[in-house]
Amino acid sequence: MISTKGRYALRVMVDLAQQGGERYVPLEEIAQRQGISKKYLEIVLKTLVREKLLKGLRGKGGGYRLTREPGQYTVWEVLELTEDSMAPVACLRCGTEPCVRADACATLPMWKQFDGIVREFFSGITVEALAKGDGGQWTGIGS
Amino acid sequence: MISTKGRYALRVMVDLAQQGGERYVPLEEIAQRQGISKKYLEIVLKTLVREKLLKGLRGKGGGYRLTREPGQYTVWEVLELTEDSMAPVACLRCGTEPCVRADACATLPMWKQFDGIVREFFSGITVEALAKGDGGQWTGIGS
DNA sequence: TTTATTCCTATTATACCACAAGGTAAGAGG
DNA sequence: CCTCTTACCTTGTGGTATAATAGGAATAAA
Repeated sequence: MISTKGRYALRVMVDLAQQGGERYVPLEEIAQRQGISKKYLEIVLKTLVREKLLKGLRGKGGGYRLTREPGQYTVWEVLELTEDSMAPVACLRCGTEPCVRADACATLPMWKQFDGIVREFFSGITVEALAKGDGGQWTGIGS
Repeated sequence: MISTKGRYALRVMVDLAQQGGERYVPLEEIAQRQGISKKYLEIVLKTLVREKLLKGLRGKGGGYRLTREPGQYTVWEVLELTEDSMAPVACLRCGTEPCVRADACATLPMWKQFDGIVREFFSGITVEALAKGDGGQWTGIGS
């Protein structure tokens, strides 16, 4: 299950996309508009800044803004950076030493295929599409 | 992410399918073959018995066996019963009161579509297919 | 009646989730 | 220079889920 971290991150990205993208939007404003705890959002946004998806500016008139055009962010990218792991099963997490029964495992090919489908799905949706209300229009791999 | 509960359950189902399905297979044997803690498997199997996916028989010569043909179980069914929730996000869990910002939520349609894809994927694979090594042969919705 | 096995009721250790508190650094305006 | 505003940093906290373990009771076959 996708945790609030990834979901909140996505909502913030969409929020910022809808705000136009020129000005720096303070956290306070985002938190209020989205109805999310300000203190918790802080943690989420820290990650997005570290990963260069957002630019943060301190001081009066500061806040956060996108570093690219909304169409240049895929949902997959946002989720992968904020979620601890997007792997469907523990043995596919990157950094895990390969399972000793990998060869004999009857379920591993299924998990691998599933992993690919998830990646394809979320890679096919951009923040811009969500901001414009085009979420849920994915028509399949190769479309 | 799918927890060990669902994964172990699936591996047990496949194991039993591969054993033929006539005799009662003791937990000890399954646990050893699969390399999973016996005591923990017990908990997992309790669910499968309660949900009638397996039949348990106590006493000497007892153990577990499938209640149907392996081709009659879908992976989705097994995962849904053993995993707490297969919903990708909290607001889609069954039993959750609808989110107040559901109408305004830019991401909800995407989550709903994803949920459907996951369901289709795992519903299209049977325990029999996994047991025969046909996991990972899913060719898309409508195939 | 003995033995093998499932079934039942706890308890534990660990980790993660969602969030809160309080302070520090940096940038803008007076 | 002073102050205000804002992002950034460190730490703590209650709750819940995970992945087990422990010890026994019920049941069925030999």
